[in-house]
Amino acid sequence: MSPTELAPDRIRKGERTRTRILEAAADVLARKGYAAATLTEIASVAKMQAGSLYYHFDSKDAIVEEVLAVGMEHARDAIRAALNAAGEDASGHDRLMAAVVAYVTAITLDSDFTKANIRCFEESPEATRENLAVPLREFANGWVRLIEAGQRDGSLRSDVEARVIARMTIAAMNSVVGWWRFDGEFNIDHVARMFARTVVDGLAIHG
Amino acid sequence: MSPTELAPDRIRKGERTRTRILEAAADVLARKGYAAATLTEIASVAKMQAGSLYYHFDSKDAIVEEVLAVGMEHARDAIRAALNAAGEDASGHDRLMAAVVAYVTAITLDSDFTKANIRCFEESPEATRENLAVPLREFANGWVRLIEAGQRDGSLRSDVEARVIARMTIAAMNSVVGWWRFDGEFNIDHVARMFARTVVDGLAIHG
DNA sequence: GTCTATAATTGGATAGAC
DNA sequence: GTCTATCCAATTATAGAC
Repeated sequence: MSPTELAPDRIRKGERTRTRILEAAADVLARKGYAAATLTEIASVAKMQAGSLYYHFDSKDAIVEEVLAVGMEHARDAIRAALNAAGEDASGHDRLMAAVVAYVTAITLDSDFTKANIRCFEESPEATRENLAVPLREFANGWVRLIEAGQRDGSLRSDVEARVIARMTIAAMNSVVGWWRFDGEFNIDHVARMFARTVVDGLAIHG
Repeated sequence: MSPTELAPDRIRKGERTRTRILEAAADVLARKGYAAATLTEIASVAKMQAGSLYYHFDSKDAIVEEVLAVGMEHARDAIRAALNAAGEDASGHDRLMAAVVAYVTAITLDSDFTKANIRCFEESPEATRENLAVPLREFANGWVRLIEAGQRDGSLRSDVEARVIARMTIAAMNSVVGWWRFDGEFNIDHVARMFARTVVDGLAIHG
C-alpha cells in the first residue's frame, strides 16, 4: 500500500472496465467459439470500439487466456465447495457423486466463463493451451484422485483405469453445455443426477 | 448412360483426384480444426496448388461438408456391422455394449474422416451444420433406440431418460479421439471395454 | 486439369487526436 | 481511456495462361 498508488475509486473504475471486457469476451466466446469471436463483436458487447480493447489487454489471445483461466477457477471452486459440504469422511462414491452434480450444475447455470472454457479450450492456439496446462492438469488430476480414493475405500470398482474414466467423465459432463437450455425440457438437477447415476453407479460395487 | 458421357478411365481419374482432396482435407481438419485448416495446407497435402481445388469444389465449406458427411457414414457403417454381428436377438445391454466397442474402435483406428467430423462439426459454419442435420439426428437417434430397446427388454435401467444418456454416451466416446494415441499407454480395445463397462454396466440392472 | 497471379475481404493490431 | 483512421497479414476465391 504505497502512497503512490492510485486513488481507490480510480482503481475500481479501471478494474470495472477490464471486467466488463472479460464478461463480454466470455459471452461471445461461449456462443461463437474461438475463431469466430472477433474483437469487433467483443468490443460491441462491452459497448466500446475494437481499438480501445488494447488499452486494457495486449492481444486477443491475452483476453481469451484470462477468460479460460477464470472459467477453470469457477469450476474448481464449485467442486471444492461441494466436496467440503460432503465431508472428508464420506465414501469415495458419495464424494464423486457430489462433485458430478456440482460441476454439471456450475457449467450450465453459472457464468459464461465456464462455458467459454469448455467450448474454446481445444480450438485455442497452442500457446494459450500451454499457458493453461498447469490448472488444466490440476483439474483433471482432481477427478482422478476422487476416483482412486473410491477405489481404495472399496466403494468404486477397481478393474478400470482411473485416468481413463476421469477423462471420460469430464467429457460426458462437458457435453451438457452443448445442448442443455434453461427453458428446455429437462431440469438441470435432474440431468446432473442422471449422469451421476449412470457414470458413478456404473463404477459402483453392487452388493 | 448417354453416349456423351466421358470415357470410363477419365471418370476414374477425376474421381481419384477428388478423393485425394477429400482425404487431404480430412487429414488437415482432424489435426487443425475447421478455422485453422487452410486451403493452402489442404492443397499442399493433396500435392497441388490452392487455386486448383476450385476445379473440383465450389468452396472450402463444400469440401468440409463432404468430409464431415463421409465421417458420419463411416461411423454408422461400423456400428451397423457390429450390431449385425451381435444379432437381433441379443439383449439390449449386449447390443449397446457391442455398439460402444465398435464406435470407439472406429473413430480411433479408422480414417481421418470420423476424426474430422468429431473435431470440426461444432466449429463449422451454421449452414454446414444445418445441411448435415438429418444424418446427425439419425446417428443420435440410433443410440437412443438402442438404449430404449434395452429398457424395454429389461436389461437396462429405466429410471434415466434415454435421450439424455445417449448424448452423454456419444460425448464420452468422442472424447477418446482427443487424447488416445496409437503408440500410447493404452490399447484401444482395452479403453473401449472400460467405457462399455462403466457406461453400459452403469445402466445395467444388477441382480 | 493445374498453374500463377491477383482480387477482395476480413480481422488483429497500431498511431495519434481528443 | 476511448475514438477514428489506418496498416498489415492471412485467407478465400477468381481470372486467364498453358
